[in-house]
Amino acid sequence: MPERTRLEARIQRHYDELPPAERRLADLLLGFPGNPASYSASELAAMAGTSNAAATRFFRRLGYKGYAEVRRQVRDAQAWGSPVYLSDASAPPGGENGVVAAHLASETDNLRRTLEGLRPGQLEEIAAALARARRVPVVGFRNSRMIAHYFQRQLVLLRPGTVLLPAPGQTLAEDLADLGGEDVVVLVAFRRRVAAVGEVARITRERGASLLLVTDPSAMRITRFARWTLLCRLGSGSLFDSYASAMSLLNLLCAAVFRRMPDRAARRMRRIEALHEELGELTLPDREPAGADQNRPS
Amino acid sequence: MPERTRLEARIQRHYDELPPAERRLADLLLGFPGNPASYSASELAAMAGTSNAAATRFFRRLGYKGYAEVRRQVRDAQAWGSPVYLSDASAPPGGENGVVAAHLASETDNLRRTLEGLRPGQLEEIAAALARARRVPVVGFRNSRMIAHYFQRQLVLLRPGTVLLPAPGQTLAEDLADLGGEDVVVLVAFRRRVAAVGEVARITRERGASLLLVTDPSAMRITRFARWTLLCRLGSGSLFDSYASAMSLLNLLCAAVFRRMPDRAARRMRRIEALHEELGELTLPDREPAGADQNRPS
DNA sequence: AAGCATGCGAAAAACTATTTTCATCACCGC
DNA sequence: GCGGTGATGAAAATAGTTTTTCGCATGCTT
Repeated sequence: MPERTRLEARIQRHYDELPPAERRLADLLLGFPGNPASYSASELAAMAGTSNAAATRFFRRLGYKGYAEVRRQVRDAQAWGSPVYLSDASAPPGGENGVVAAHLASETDNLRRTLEGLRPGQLEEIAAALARARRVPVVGFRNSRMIAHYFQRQLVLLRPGTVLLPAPGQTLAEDLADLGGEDVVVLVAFRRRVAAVGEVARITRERGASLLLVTDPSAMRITRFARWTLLCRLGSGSLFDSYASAMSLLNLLCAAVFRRMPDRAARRMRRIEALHEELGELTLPDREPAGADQNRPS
Repeated sequence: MPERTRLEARIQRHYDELPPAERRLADLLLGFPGNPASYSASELAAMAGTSNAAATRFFRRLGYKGYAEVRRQVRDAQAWGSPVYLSDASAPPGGENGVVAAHLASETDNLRRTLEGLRPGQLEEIAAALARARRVPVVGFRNSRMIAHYFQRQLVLLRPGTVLLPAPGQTLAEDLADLGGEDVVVLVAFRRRVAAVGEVARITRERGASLLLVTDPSAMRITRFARWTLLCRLGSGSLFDSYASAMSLLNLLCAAVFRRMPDRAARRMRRIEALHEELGELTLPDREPAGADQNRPS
């Protein structure tokens, strides 16, 4: 609840008493696409077709001490998202409620930024490659393994030939040995990466397979090896990273893959469903970590 | 083609050659909450704990002519990103943009409803119980197992005595046999539940342990057995459920548990960290599905 | 140890942005 | 017409930011 931008409220309150030049500034700001705080007062004035002197008068009239104050307010209001807020001693207003609200704001911000960071068409391009590929190994270590696991489980519903690596108790070598140009490797590599991550990336490249890297902005070197990179914002302000945005993004990617091959995928899902019923869902069907059956459907 | 945020890419490309002070700036910017363009170079430098001179050198090294160019690029890049979401006028429903925007809206809604559905004090109450409990088995099947796994991994950083069940390749009986009144069972049970879920709930109650049920609104019967129920909204409008809100909620719960026992937990995390270093993060430390060592830290 | 290379930030210098001043202009009531 | 009122932008004055300079510190090599 980022409490409607105070700037807009002030503009509306004073709108009637504004002279023409300043009213142009008001109109500009009311419908501003993006973040005014990243423009200088003079630039805004120029965009509104007036002089910088008018800008000063305008902001002064709205009750600000100067443009600096406007900028502070605007950026603080919109970055309600995720500064060091929870762990910081800045005493969240209502105790637990404040914590929850801050968390919600931060997560929403993560989500928005993650999804907005997508290049138009990027998801479709990746989805096409995933649909077309011969095999799709999904690799992940530590926390990333869980995300990788989720993705692999959904993907395997849509198409055969995807496995989760490293296979339980195994090392990677065996499984990476016969990668080829028609394969797409999905590497989930969030913060606190192990050395093996770099190796996987390098080997994938060497074998001529395409690499889809799912990571956070702290990834540096390995992005060099990737054909596509999906960046997820994990910042949670709290102790642990939050993988909500990663889950969300991969969910979206799965849906895109489905759209690429609706018939084949739907047939496959029906077959899996039938098998499910045949085996009975009554037993204890979840032994996946035991290993052998990575291809087992949902 | 609005190339991906060029700033982050440049940072990643040069990251290796950066001296410490500039690296702090790099780290700051890579995880930056909000819009760097609305801060001055000096402010960024201060946030990174370095001098403005370092900031100039930093941006210069990345290949910019000066901070002005950085600001221009960043704000232009995000002016391209934002409308994906804001201007549905330009992008009719058909396009990929509409899909992404709809997804974002739906996820945000899930998140909000999930977090707002918390009773005030509920999280704290649960966190207290989790901090106090003798043992905390975390149970999950199928997709829920991944969420359970995430939670168990974070929780085990804070306190000993938590395991993920069913243990790989095992059945549950052995592990549930000696539950007692001082134990808290966390049961993650999202849609498409297996029969075993009900059994676990029943047995937990019979043995006198408390049950924390993490589920979605489709759960009905088993909530009877639960001492606490956390409801996550999974609706995604797409083919698959989205577990983003579940991840988010459990992240919040972990933070709450930490607040209940900050000293013990911090000590434990330090010990784990030390062990980490001692073992070297270089090897391939992620064999968790092999089983034996569910208590292994982060 | 001495020499060299490099990183660092305080402070000066160069530069840019904001605010103030001021001369001009348009409008209004009389 | 005529003084009053208020708006306007060019340009000067001021404030603030960025860049350069420079001396010191650190670590590595010889």
